[in-house]
Amino acid sequence: MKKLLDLLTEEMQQAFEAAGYDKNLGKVGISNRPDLCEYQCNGAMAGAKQYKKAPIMIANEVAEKLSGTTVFSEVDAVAPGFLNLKVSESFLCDYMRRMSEEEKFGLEAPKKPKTIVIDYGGPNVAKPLHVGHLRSAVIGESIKRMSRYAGHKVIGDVHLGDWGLQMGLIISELQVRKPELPYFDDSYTGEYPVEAPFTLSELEEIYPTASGKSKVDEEFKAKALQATADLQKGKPGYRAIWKHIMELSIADLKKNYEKLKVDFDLWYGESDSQKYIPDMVEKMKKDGFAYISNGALIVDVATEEDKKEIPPCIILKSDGAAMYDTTDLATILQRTIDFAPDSIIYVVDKRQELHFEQVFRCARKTGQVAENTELKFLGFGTMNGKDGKPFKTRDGGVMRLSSLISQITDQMYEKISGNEALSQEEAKETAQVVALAALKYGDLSNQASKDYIFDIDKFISFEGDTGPYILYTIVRIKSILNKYREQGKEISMESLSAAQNASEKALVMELCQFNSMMESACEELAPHKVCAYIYDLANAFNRFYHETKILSEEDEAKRAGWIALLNLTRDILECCIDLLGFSAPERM
RNA sequence: GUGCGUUUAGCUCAGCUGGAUAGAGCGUUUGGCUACGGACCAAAAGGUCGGGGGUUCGAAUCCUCUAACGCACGCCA
Repeated sequence: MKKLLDLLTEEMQQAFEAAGYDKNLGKVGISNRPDLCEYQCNGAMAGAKQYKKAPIMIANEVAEKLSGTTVFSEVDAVAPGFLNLKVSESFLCDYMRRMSEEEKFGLEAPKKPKTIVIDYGGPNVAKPLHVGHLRSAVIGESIKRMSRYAGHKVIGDVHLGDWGLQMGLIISELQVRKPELPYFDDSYTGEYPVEAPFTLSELEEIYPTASGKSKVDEEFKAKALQATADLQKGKPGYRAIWKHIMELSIADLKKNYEKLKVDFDLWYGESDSQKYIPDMVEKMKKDGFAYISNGALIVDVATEEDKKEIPPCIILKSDGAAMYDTTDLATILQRTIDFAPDSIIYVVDKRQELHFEQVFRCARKTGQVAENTELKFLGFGTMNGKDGKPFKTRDGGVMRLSSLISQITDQMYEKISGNEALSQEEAKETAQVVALAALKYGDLSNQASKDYIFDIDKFISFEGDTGPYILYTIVRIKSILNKYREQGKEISMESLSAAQNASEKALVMELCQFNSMMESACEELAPHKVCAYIYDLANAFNRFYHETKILSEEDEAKRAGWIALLNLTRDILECCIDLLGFSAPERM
């Protein structure tokens, strides 16, 4: 259905036209002076020059044409030429009713649904998830849900880091520790063991050790590079080790992402694009795009308009191994073949922007992607500690995501266990739900592209612009609705009625903005707009709630109307938090 | 060095694509509790929107210069 602002604008445009002015001047916006009006139109001032007339005169003429309107309850022309508007309660109520009947509260489906691949998560196998993986998962998941809600076909791909040097490092370190294993015996021809020769926790220790060693030990690094190349060429023993690593890691990753309510449609990785690489490289050479420079095979992607120097894409290193440029290109090709997407969105640390700029250019230049496929880089900023520097543990190490989550959950449990109505078990479950909301809301309420300060105490607070505050508001509404049902009454949306006081009207206006907010949030891939909206909505509700005795209202129709209003508010809040990737408990 | 980003209240952040007196939260001060859940509500104090110049009826928002900070810049990912 049409957005409320568009309907108001249409009404205003007719008035401009009737008064003999350009109808495009009749754009209505939300008031920035709520003390004066609810909506405003500034077209009279914009038109003053064009018509060589004082803006207030134009405004007066337009206001006059609106004298019989049923849309506005008040139209004031004010110096120097503002048109101050109030919308009529009955018009607003009618809009709200229709909205409550529509499937997505009046959000229109796209004219042409798109197929969108979202690349997010990006964990490396053999490495535990750490806080650096949080934003990609949280933001990506939300954007996936929003885009799907908006009516597109969306495919979320975790895009594992499972093919680069880190695999070679692990293999080499393993060889140092357990050289007797059959994987390292080139003459071995039997079946490799089914059981992995290491546990997950060993694996998680092997990688950092090897990584550290490679920085000081040239010889070891050379071995790791060689192992990487051998793995990529398909050496059987190494492939067998790689399979062990994959099985252990993926099972663990799935468990961890599940805790975060992050769910991928595809568990593809860099290795899955491998089969496309040889032909892709050949074609790049044959078409004359790829050539040897300093021993490496590269494709130039710089153009004459560039202000800065753009380095070329390195397709194959001097030793013949693939780089992340290569796998990312092959992955684009793979996605093009598999899904023919209209759009591929990368939710990745913004420090990788140049890399993706190169890859996108190269993909276009060498034809790995259809011309009408949009390649979009959605870079997010760094999570910093209270000191403004990248978030670290107390001893300066990288914090594991699982420790971060359990830390927040524990703190939340401390708070919640004070509520005696909850059993210990319910308190524990509730703490998990609320902690996740605190964490995700704390992240998503900031603009994705900016760095932000990760402040646990702020995020888990029940006051202010936080996840728990939103949940608390929802729980409170649920509690009232339950009591109403306990009185043997049914909730009927038919009962929705025109607002009778200022705080109720403010709440209704906030509700009616849902579709327009959601449309722009989805278009701009901006979860923080959804956060800002539900915070405003929760505030509007709490103000209304505070000055309205709902259940003790004696007028049956009034009470039923308010209950319906609460029900709609609850539905919209829950819809929004679901798109953000968390949920509300029944009690807290 | 080059390019990109950031700079708004003591702190953390918004600011709907140019509108009136720049908004929230936290913190500070004050008022309101027999709870339809007070984990709330109401109010006060707090700003030369980094700085200069320009565009126009009108700029936090657009252009330009400048400063500070952050990030990236060919064989790791």
